Amino acid sequence: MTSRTAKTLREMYDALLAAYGPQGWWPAQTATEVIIGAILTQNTAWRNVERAIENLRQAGALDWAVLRDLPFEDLAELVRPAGTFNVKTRRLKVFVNWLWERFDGSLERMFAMPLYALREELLEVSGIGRETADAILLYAGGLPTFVVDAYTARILRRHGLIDTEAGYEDIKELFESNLPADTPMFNEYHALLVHVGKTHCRPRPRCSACPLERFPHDVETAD
DNA sequence: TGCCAGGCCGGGT
DNA sequence: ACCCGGCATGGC
Repeated sequence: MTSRTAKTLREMYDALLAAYGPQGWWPAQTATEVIIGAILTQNTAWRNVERAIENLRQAGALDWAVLRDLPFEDLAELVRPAGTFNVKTRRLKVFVNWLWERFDGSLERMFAMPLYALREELLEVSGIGRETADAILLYAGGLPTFVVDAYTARILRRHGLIDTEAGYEDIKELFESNLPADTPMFNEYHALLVHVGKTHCRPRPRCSACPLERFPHDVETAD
């Protein structure tokens, strides 16, 4: 029953892991930091997120109660280096208020929910889209959901595993229906895709020699 | 110097 | 159901 796609996805994972080794994601020390980083990194270079996280750390604001009580303008100043700081400050505020209303401020209670029920609820929170929700579930909650991002889509498209119309849920389904629901592997796979996406599979110039070179790839189509 | 970065929302068709 | 402008900093 192992389809060709399943075999390819597994082999791509093996190739990436062999080339780069474990990535040790998410680059954060606590679940709280993961969630904050997941919101701050939306359409933003991680380097800029690190500055904002460092600001928050210095201010003692990597803490939900502190974040909840911090005035909007003060929080926005700390978030500034991450870009779109008014938007992100609002999203952090919306999330923390929801966390209190829904789970009395407890991440432990939140993550005690069944995976897909929690995913649906997270998607109702303004500012939490699919990728952010999945990153929170996987990297902060340790729940086996696959995270898709722009790198993932581009890599799979170039290697002919999805077509240009494939949306987020299509791509997520491709992984989840062809691989075991294994949290450590989902964790590592996404991190490896981001790494190869940053270092080789660039928008332009076209991807250069990389660990996935032996897999059939399209070097002409846009993006 | 413009393009890009680990998206998402809201309004308009 | 799509499509698109807005959000904004910092690196290359």
